[in-house]
Amino acid sequence: MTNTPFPMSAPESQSNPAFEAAKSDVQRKTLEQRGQMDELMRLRHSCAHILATAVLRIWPDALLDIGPPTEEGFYYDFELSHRFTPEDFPKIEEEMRKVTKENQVFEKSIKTREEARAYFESKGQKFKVERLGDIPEGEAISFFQNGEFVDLCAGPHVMRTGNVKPGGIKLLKVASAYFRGNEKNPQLQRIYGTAFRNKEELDQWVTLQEEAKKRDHRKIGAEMGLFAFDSEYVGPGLALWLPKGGVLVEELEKLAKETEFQAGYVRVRTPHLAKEKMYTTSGHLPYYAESMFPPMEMLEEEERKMRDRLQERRADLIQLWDGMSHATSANPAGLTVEQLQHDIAKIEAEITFLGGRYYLKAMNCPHHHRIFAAEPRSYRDLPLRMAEYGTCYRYEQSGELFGLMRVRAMNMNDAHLYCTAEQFADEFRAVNDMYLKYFKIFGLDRYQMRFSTHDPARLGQKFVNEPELWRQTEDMVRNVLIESGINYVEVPNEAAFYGPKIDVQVWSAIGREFTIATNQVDFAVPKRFGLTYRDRDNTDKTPLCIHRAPLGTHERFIGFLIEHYAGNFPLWLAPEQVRILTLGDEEPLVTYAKSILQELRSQFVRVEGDFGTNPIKAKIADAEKARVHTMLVIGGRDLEAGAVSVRLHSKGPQGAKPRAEVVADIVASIRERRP
RNA sequence: GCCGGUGUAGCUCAGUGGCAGAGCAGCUGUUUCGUAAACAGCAGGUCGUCGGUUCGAACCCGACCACCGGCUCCA
Repeated sequence: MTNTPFPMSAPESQSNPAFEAAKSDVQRKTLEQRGQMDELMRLRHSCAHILATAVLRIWPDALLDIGPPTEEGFYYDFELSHRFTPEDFPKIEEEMRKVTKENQVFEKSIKTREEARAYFESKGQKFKVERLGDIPEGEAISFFQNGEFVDLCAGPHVMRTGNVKPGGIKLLKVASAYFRGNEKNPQLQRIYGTAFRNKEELDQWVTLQEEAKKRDHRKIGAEMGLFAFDSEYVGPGLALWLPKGGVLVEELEKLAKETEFQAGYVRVRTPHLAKEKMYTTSGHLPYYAESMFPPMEMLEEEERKMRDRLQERRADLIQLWDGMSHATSANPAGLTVEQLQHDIAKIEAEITFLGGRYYLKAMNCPHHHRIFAAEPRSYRDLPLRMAEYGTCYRYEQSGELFGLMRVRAMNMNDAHLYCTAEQFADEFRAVNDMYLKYFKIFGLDRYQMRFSTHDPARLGQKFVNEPELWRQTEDMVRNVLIESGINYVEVPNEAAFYGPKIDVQVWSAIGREFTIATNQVDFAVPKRFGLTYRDRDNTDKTPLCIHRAPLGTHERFIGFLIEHYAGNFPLWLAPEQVRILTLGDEEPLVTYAKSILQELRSQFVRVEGDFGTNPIKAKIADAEKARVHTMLVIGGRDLEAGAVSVRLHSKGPQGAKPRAEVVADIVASIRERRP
């Protein structure tokens, strides 16, 4: 590999507020960073204190955790035997308004660590005592007090509680959150609220939220008949694509197949399950087993007992082996290392012979690796770009399921690019260009790439011990990102164990953030499968593998698109592209309308006709509700002129145009995938 | 998985211990019309499931299931 010089300085990450907020609990902001909190954030931060003040007045034994501002507003976490419900909100809000009217000063003070600890211990505020430990030695321990309420807090705040306008505050919901976000810690009750400078701005925001709710993909999906869930017969998290949603799936797949064909990909097809050995070899078992559906057991009773005995024996031998890894002498059982290895291999062969366990695949890579292994490979075959719309199954925890965005069966726009180290940068750049192409087609301007890198201190533990490959691939990835001017942040220590990765985050129109695509470098798993190609020098080498899924999964991507477009898809994607509406059902009008329908359909336009007796107003209302992209209204005037009257969904009538012109325009718009 | 909430017709919802309801959608008629809803009739439900309390349960209690809001995890 040629060692091109790379910029040494870390790129300036273009920060995103949502992302920063999400990290805030993990990475402490410096005092300086906090000082830069803007006016609205300061206001919300103070509101969190006012909320805690009010809660303590009503429930004096509430234990406090933290109360930061967020992009949406603020929250405060409490531990309390009373369960908060929305019915408590008016009472709490009333008390908060009182606090603002008391116009208390937010007073800052500095305490020593011992004073602070003594103070919170005297109050029994155990979470606060723990939080004290987060503050690095040498950093000032500051407190803010308003009225009777004292909190460990770096600030900053507004000057007085009176700066918060009572009409600008609203409590939103009560939820739960683990202390420090760790599920092993106690669960606290979190009260979410929001605050604005005044009532008008708050009302505006509330209206916006109501609008956003209408864009929820679950709601629009049901309205438009795109998909359904049947948790009773099919199962939770298993989406059924209805005919209209099936159109979206087909169109996306067509787009991806065309794009990938032009980029030199080949397509493969693999089964939805594989034997246990696949996942012990790939390394996904046992670490990933919790996310996989439980295995299908194919053994008879007796065989299963035998397999269990063999597995026990194997575990014992492996334990012996581990115990003697540093010793040259024989173990207590009197076996040498060679004997042990031999015995283990023999048992594994017997277990494999028994077979018996199949797993639904949670990822496509192992199958693709076996396709790579199915034929001898030469360096001349590389790069080999193997694509598949593979269906994967992941047993997501029940609480994680969320409409189409989080499901248990998913179709991935997957591909694995096998290449040499020399080819890596070009391949990676091409993948990157593909992302940008898609962003353009879908008019995505709000996105961010998360570039996850390794921590050199944890090589051999969390990350495979290939320091040179890590360095090279990370440098190349970083370089491509900088060159392309893409909006990205670098996240240290979050790479996969087998290589650095990029996740593409997007924000749907209603502000939900999703990881839609992923792009991972893998220089470990091909080795585990013993994949090699014959190089120029006649030696066998292990290929690098790039795992990429620019459209992520159909499920999540379409869920995202529904919210992105609010169901108003561009013509090429629209499930029903054109509907022809006649004024009445009389001849020769209907014959004329049918001939237009036939012409469009012969050009593969998804067109329907509404030739019944309903009044035209009613037909239009139906079509608008169904979000039909283009309506062609046909009356006597159009028939005489050989014209059609065009109406576009949510854009209204566009006037009468010659039939041939309209047909040609529709066909061209679809072919060009106009936005 | 954890915490909290919810579950009544295809959809949106009313019904808080005494006969299961409305609007929209659907079906059948009538209506023949120029850009967001013509009229009438009909049909539609084991009130999430199972158990308990009660003379009597959609309603009260319990368990389970599913969904919703979060946490954790993630494409």
